[in-house]
Parts: sequence; C-alpha cells; structure tokens
Amino acid sequence: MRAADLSEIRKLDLFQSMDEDHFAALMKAAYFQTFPTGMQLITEGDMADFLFVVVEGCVELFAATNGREATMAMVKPVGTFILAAVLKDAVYLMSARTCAKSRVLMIPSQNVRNAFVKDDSFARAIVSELASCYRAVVRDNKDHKLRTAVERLANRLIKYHTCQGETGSLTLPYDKKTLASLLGMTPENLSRAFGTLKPYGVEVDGAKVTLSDIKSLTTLAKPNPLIDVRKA
Amino acid sequence: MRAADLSEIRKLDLFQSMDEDHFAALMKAAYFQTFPTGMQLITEGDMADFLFVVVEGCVELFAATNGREATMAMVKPVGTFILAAVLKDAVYLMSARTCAKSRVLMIPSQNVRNAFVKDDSFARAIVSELASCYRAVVRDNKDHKLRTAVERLANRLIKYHTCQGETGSLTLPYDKKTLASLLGMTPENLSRAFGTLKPYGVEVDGAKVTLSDIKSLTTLAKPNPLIDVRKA
DNA sequence: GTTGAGACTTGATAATTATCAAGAAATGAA
DNA sequence: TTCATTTCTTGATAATTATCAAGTCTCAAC
Repeated sequence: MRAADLSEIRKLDLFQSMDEDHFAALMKAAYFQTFPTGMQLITEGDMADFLFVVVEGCVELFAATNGREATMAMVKPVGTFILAAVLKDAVYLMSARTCAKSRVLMIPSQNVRNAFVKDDSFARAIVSELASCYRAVVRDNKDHKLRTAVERLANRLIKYHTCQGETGSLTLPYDKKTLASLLGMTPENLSRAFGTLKPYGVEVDGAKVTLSDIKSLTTLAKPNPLIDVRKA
Repeated sequence: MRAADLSEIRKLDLFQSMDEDHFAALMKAAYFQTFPTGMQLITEGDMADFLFVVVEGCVELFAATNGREATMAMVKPVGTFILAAVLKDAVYLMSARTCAKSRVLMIPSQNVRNAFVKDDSFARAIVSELASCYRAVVRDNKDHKLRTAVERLANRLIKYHTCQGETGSLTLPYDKKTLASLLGMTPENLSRAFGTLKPYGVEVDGAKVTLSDIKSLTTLAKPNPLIDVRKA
C-alpha cells in the first residue's frame, strides 16, 4: 500500500482519532485493490465480509428486486460504504459496482469490529459517521416523498452548481442513465425533465449544463436546507 | 418517574449495558411527560434539544416542505427517536407529533452527549442502535424506489399479518390516512389499492383486514427479506 | 336522538411517470 | 476510418398516482 494512500485514509474522520497501533493493525489486515469499470464488488444479501473505502474512482450502490433496479447512492473518494452492515455483522442491503476504474481498500469486517471494541476513539468516530449516513438517507427519503421528479432534478442541478463554484454552468458527475436512477426516474423521464426546465434557463449539452436564470430555477426548485444541503 | 417505567427504559438495548451511575444521572436530568393526541413535540429545523423515548402511546415522525407533508416513520413503545440529530448536535430533520395519548421521556441532548463521552458501553450501544436505524431507512428507501403503491401495501399487509400471529386476519395499527402517508400515497389511492387487492383475498372492514388467499397475495407482493423483514 | 366534524370511499378528471419503439448522437474497438 | 455498441432523445401510448368533488359513514358532544 502506498504511503500517500495510507495518509489519505488516515485523514478520514473515521480513522483520524484512532490509536496509531490500532490503525496500523487495521491497515495491515486490509487489502488494497484496483478494479476496472463495471465491476460488481458486493451483492445485497451476502454477509458483510469487508468494510470498503473508495480511494480513487467511483462506486455506485444499488438495489434490485423483482426485475427492477435502482441506484441508491454514489460513493466518491475518500468515502466508506457498507459500514452499518459490517457493524451489525449482517447481510448487505445494497449491492455495489464500480462506475469508473477505482482503487478500493477492503478491511475485513471482523477486524473493524475488533478495532471498534478496542478503540474508544474509533467507536466514537463511527457513531459520527453513522449518524451522518443516517441523516443523508433521511434527506434522500424526504426528497423522494415530498417532490416531483422535475423538482428533484432542479434541486440537484442547483446543488451541483453550488458545489462546482457557482460559475453559471456545471458538469453532470455521472452519465444520465445513472443520474436518472439516482433521482428515482427513468432515463426517458430525465430527458423530458430537462426539457421542462428549459424555460427556467437550463441548457444541456452532453454532461455540460448551463444555468442562465438561477433565480427562476430556484423559485421552481424551492431548495430546502433540511433536504438538500449539508456542508459540501 | 415510576420505577416500572425506569426499569422498562433500562431494558432498552440503548441503555442496558450502561453504567449504573451514568444511567441514573441521565434519568435524573430527564423529563417525563404525558402528552395528548395530536401534540407536536418537535419541529424540523429546530436544534435537537432532547432525545425522546416513547414509553406509552405512539409518535409519528413527519416532514414537510412547500405545502406537502409526508409521514416518515411511526415510533412505538419502547422506542427512541431523533438520536442522530442529538449526537451530531444538529437540527432535527423531521417533526414529531403524538398520534395517541403518549408518555414520553425527554433527555436533554447535552446529557446524552456527555454520557456518550463518559460511558464506552453506552457509546457502543448507540452505534448498534444507529446502525439499525440506518438500515431501516435504507429498507424504506428501497421499498419506495422499487415498488408500486399496491405492492407496498400488499407487503405491508403481509408484514402486519406476520407480526400479529398469522391468524388470517389483522388489524391496521394506524388510521388509513396515516397508513397512506406512511406508504407514500394519498388516502384516495390507498382506498383504491385495497380495491385492487380484493381479487387477492384482501377484505377490509374498518381497521380489520382479512386475508383469505395469502398465497396469491404473496405472489403479487413478492416480499423480499432485504426490504421487508428484520426480526419482528 | 340530533348535529357536526372528521374519516373514508367513490367517481371523474388531470398530472405524473413509465413503457415501448425508433432514430440520432456519441463512444470505442478493430 | 468504419462498424458496432451504447447512450441519449423523442414520440406515442399506457399505467400509475394525484386532485377535486361529492357522498357515506362513524362517532362523540350536546
């Protein structure tokens, strides 16, 4: 494992305050791997063997039942996923696949649980991380229960625009198919939603989106800090 | 505070392994109150002043934006709510109101955080509780993203039927308006969904529902352990 | 009982979203 | 480059869900 990666991981809130020895032990037990695009890393229903940390690339969490499939979340560097399943020693509720060439750290879940027992500081960091994850999912739930598809898209565009520096334009971080699923709609419906937003100054060209009338878009979207934001 | 209530609360996973002194201190700082039906206990956006424990009755967690409102979850005895907001010292993401005369324990959030720092065992119990809450919300998300309204209702009926002893009939635990919102639909749509399920042996009479053809209902519902179950 | 409020249902209609089908544009491999 | 695959878009249509408007029913207060 590269020293640079190690220090990157160490900087994660989850590991930052951990005892040096415990951290070293955890990393020693871990595997570092690079996966190509489209590789399925875990399957929902399987026992949680590893905690994952995305160091480079991008991972899509998704779920399926009865022939349908939905994207649940995207994990970008440096982020963890499947923490709750690991802690509960339970099965994964979501599957994961890479949506870009990705370098991923895999920590055996038993080691995570051991460290959790031994290291109080780690245990507390986990609480903070879990609470954040919980709140993120609640926000997501609110987004879906309280908004139409067009509103969800409008708010998402505003969010990307804000995160990317409010320059009047933004780049969609995923292909439209994935974005559609993430927003809980079909690709066809996403296309049409972009069409609906045209009168609000939304111009789409591939992954590039320009917002020429943010005021009217905001009036339509009605962003809500209890759904959309969080620091960044 | 009644001794019976205290021991009931103590039995909660969250408090069970806690140090006796810490538990006593926490309870001493807490308020025990009885609220009538329909009382709003917290409002989303407010700072998380208290952790709540429902000892008797029933509490509805809901969220609203832009004139719309949705039920997010129901909390029954003995259950806690708003734990994540308390731990993060952040604003509530959901509002709460009683949907029955309810006795509720209110623990000042600062005391919860203090106990969390002082008591390792409590900190670990919180992780377990949070992880469970997280997984519950993920299940809920999957339910909504992967199923139609009729399927959600069918699975919910099967769940209630199972929880209530598989006698061929069940009692809806909430009024239909609330159930509709919990399932993410309008009351009118719930009525029609019940109508749609009639050919599958679902007969409704007020809050009483009889399932005369569970096999065919199950075929329609396609329950999935990664969405529906959890122990009870 | 009578009355009134709220819960629930039903019908008619509209809005939203999904599905199916086809074509255009972009992408990548040979 | 060329071909093939995939992504994206658009149109037509269908399914799902919501809204509006009565009307029925229940239940509790008077």
